[in-house]
Amino acid sequence: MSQTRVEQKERTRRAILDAALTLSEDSALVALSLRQVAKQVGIVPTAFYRHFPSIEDLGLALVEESLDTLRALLRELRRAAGEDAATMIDGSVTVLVEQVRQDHAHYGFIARERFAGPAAVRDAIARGIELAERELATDLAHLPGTTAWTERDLEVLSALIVGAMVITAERLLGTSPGSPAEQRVADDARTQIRMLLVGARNWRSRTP
Amino acid sequence: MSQTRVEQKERTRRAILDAALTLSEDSALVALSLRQVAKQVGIVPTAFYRHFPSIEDLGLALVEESLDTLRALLRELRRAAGEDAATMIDGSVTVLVEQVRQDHAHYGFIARERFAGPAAVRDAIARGIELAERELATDLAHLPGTTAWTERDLEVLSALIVGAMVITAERLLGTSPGSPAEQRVADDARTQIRMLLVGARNWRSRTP
DNA sequence: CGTGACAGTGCACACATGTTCACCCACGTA
DNA sequence: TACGTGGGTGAACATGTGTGCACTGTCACG
Repeated sequence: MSQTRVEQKERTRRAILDAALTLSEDSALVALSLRQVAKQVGIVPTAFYRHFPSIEDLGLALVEESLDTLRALLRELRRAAGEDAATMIDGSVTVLVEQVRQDHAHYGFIARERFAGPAAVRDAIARGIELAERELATDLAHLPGTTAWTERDLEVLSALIVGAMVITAERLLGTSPGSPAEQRVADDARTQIRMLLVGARNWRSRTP
Repeated sequence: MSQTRVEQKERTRRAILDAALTLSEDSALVALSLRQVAKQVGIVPTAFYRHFPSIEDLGLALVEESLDTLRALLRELRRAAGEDAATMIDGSVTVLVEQVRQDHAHYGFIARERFAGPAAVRDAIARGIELAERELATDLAHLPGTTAWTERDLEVLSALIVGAMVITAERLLGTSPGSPAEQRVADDARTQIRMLLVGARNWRSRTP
């Protein structure tokens, strides 16, 4: 039990992160005061500094955490992927829906801070999305039927798909988990991806 | 010259709106203080109340204004539209780029407040986007080649296209007007829309 | 057993904020 | 020319904010 001390610190840190997530649920990070968070956690304001230098760093930590979750989602996506593009991307919608459902607060936080947050936070989110696009592009390149594609066209298609995913996630955030509305958004997303795939299959890159 | 009094009031109102737009450029509306705005405009804090009941109402007015601009964009889009879907949507990307370029601050504001803003503001933006989707859907229904389409599929396609437009606008906000980056985003958007159209042309709705 | 590290406390300060109120004084009207 | 409407003023308030400082108690290690 020589871990008790550091365990306790980690527990408070988690409590701070969770409190920030809860409190910023219907507002923005920038409107979050250090004192509110401290009160919610049950510590005195100054104790906050034992864990984070400022609210902005709190936000950054929160984003890193969210992006790890997102990264996990994408790994899960790739693990469940087969050779068939249709079932691969189709199934990934299911994964997305599940992830957003169970980490509602995290994804809500990302959506909110994507443009309204501090510069560091915005950059971190943008990098995460770009990374997803690049990874998808390389995955698409390995699929049959894309051999004649320009590299640029592959990137553009990836951006289109990831963009549709982002918008789907944002739509999901407006629905309550398990509701018919959620189901409808998911179905629509699947239809959209299928439309995209039909377009991709019939696409011929112009020779650059 | 019997208009001077009301003219002056309108001028101050504009100054307040512009100041709010400028000040919230790298932050969020919720982080905007009435006193900051007043100082920027050059009036005393209490004079603010002569024009708006609260900062939230200021934000709402700002969104209405932005949505009017957006509405104008869409009207322009439809005016320039021919029978050919390709040139219609292709050209609309050009219009979008121009609009975002010249009203950078307004669209930045919309992007920021879309999820981070007060509930009333968020709703107003969401309604604007939904309206755009519905209008596009009815326009698409009038185009040749979509006669066999389900109404639902038309809506889903519209949402996909408008979504791509939203994401394109967001990307444009990250580029400086007239830069090569802006050009690249615009080109990519056009490629994306073309891919979407290829998909749409080869799409057959399942009979419901 | 003793001791140092350190998460958490309590107080203090200097500001910034929203909102109120009574007060101007210039403009448009009568 | 006289008057009242109304945009703008300035002081005042209660409250909330970030942050510095000296402190305390307890856990883990030499």
